[in-house]
Amino acid sequence: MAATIKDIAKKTGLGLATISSYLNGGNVREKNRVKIEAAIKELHFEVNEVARGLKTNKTKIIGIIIPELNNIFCAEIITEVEDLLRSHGYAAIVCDCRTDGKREMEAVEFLDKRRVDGLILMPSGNSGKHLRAFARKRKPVILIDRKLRDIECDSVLVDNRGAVKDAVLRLVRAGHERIGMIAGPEEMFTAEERLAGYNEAFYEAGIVRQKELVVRGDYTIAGGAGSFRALLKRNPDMTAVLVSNYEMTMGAIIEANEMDVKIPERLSFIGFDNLEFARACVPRLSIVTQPTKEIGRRAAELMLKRLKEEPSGDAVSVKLKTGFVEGKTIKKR
Amino acid sequence: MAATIKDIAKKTGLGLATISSYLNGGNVREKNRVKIEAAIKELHFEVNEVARGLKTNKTKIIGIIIPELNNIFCAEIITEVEDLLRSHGYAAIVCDCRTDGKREMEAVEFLDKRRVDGLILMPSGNSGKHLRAFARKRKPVILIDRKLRDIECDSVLVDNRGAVKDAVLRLVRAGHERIGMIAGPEEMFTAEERLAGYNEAFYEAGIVRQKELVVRGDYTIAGGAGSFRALLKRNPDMTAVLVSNYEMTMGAIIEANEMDVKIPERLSFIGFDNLEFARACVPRLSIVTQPTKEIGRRAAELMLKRLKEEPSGDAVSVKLKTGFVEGKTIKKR
DNA sequence: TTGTCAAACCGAAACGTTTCGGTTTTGTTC
DNA sequence: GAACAAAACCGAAACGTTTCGGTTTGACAA
Repeated sequence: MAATIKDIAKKTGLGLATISSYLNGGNVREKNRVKIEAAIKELHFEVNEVARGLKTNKTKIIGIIIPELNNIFCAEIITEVEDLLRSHGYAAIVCDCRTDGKREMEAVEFLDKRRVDGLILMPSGNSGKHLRAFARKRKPVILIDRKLRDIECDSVLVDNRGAVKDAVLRLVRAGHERIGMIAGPEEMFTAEERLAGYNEAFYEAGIVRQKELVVRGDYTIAGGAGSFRALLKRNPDMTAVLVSNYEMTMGAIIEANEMDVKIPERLSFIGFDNLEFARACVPRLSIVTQPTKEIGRRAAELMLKRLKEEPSGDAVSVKLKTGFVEGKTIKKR
Repeated sequence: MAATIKDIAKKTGLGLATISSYLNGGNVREKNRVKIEAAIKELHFEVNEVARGLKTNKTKIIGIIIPELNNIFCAEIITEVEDLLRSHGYAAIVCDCRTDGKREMEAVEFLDKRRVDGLILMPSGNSGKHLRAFARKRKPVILIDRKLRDIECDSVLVDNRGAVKDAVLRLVRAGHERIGMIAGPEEMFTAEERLAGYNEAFYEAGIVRQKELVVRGDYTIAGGAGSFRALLKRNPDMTAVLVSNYEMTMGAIIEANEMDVKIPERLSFIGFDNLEFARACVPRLSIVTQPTKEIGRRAAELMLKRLKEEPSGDAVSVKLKTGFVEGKTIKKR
């Protein structure tokens, strides 16, 4: 049905190799160029990237695996990655694995069979066993936001520990001591880092840390709401709280509204991530922000760099700074 | 490097066709099955989907083109689509075209060259010229959320007109007459539908419609904020407002906070789309909701159906009902 | 044991490119 | 216009599958 390079060759009277050369930016005599272009237009020819992929052993497709597409943090990153990749001729196959290790493993296999040229991955778990087979082919793997225990690969991370430490110290400086934290799931890289930041802040401020001030949520809206309620019930004397991702921030705000907990009069509050949401709250939320665009850009750039160079030995790790946007939810006491 | 079907054939002493048959679910003698499976495991064989795609002329890849990945409405739909497609063995290449007609055109070409088996598209403009070449190959194209003027294809839509009409009538029943609307961009299918619903409601209620009560935003947060301010300035006597998408709803709320406009005391308010956001506001927003999951599911199902049947003549159009979630932002007067 | 028939098996050819090694053409210099 | 180098051109082979049409095998009945 669709025209092939052979049809173009026949139509123009030129050889296969010449057409191929033209298509790949090689030099061709002016009159032949004209002929080829005319034939291409007439026959509606378009390179078959599948055939090309088979021959060159390069699909120009990058696999992207994320825990939840339906999550602004991820979506913002992916948007940037996809844009950059495509502007360099790479397609992105996106696999949402619902924060599920098994699905993630399947996604890796799925993409491997399709012979993607590289993998960008925001892992759900913290083991990298499922990446072994892929990495063995010396194709680039780039981790976003989280590190993996048992495999060495490039990564683009954020200074979560420093971010939370800084945020907690702000609360301390505002006179708070009973500062609660809604942390993320155990074993999760970013969650542990953020919790470590919280602990470091206490240490640095010389305040004795109390275990009951930390509760673990599951990074969901419902989880944030539940954790908020539990935390407040367990610590009626708590004066400030830090919530460690966007979904839980939203959940906590919803719950605070429902429980009629006045922020910041009754409770100072620091949330995470979504600037727009923070601005839409009354009063405006103080939040820790992450440079999503930059994460995406750096990941894509790193991938493109890896794709053009020889597979090399050692892994690169980029670590980006977070931001803090002052709202009106921290009250001096 | 990687093992091929030939290696398996050699290792097992069987023929190419037998291995291929096995891989595609054909029957094979028990002892051969065992041999093949052993060889596959030993050589780490995995089907090369690229080669398969070339031979079968089917890539098992679906192209998805959307105006903004970084937009919950889109992201929720895509999540569902991707999930369903992948569970049927189809990969999804996602192209975000930033609500830009030119980028959209390029994306179609890009995907066409890659020989995707079908296209799911939420169009930015309302012409379908750029789809002609693709559709001519009798490959399925499914439109989401918006229709196209000059091309006939399957679509999954939402009853936007009815949704807005219903919402406005709620305000009327609560005693409002000076009801403003922040509509979407001109020429945009959903925007026009929603505006039509607004007009219909006035007609049905027998209220004379006043032009200055409608202002057009651009479906962004900033646009929502600006439009809200402009609308309120132009109509100091307005008692209720309907904002016609999520981003603008958020923008309007931000602006209302900034301007210290009390909702619903000073102004009744109906927003759009994001239920979680609505719940996080004080007081809870009343909103029109769209069945994103179902949109995604229906689109994917329709695609899968089209992929397995013979290309047929007439287009199917699914139209889904919206919802309304009561909050506390409509005040009786 | 032989005959029969379906099930299982087989290899060559094809899908649409790129690439290799070699041939022809072109333009330049004397 | 002969000699030469460089540029342009050429077709066959290969990438890893599936499929076609034909051959072999095995189970069972006679």
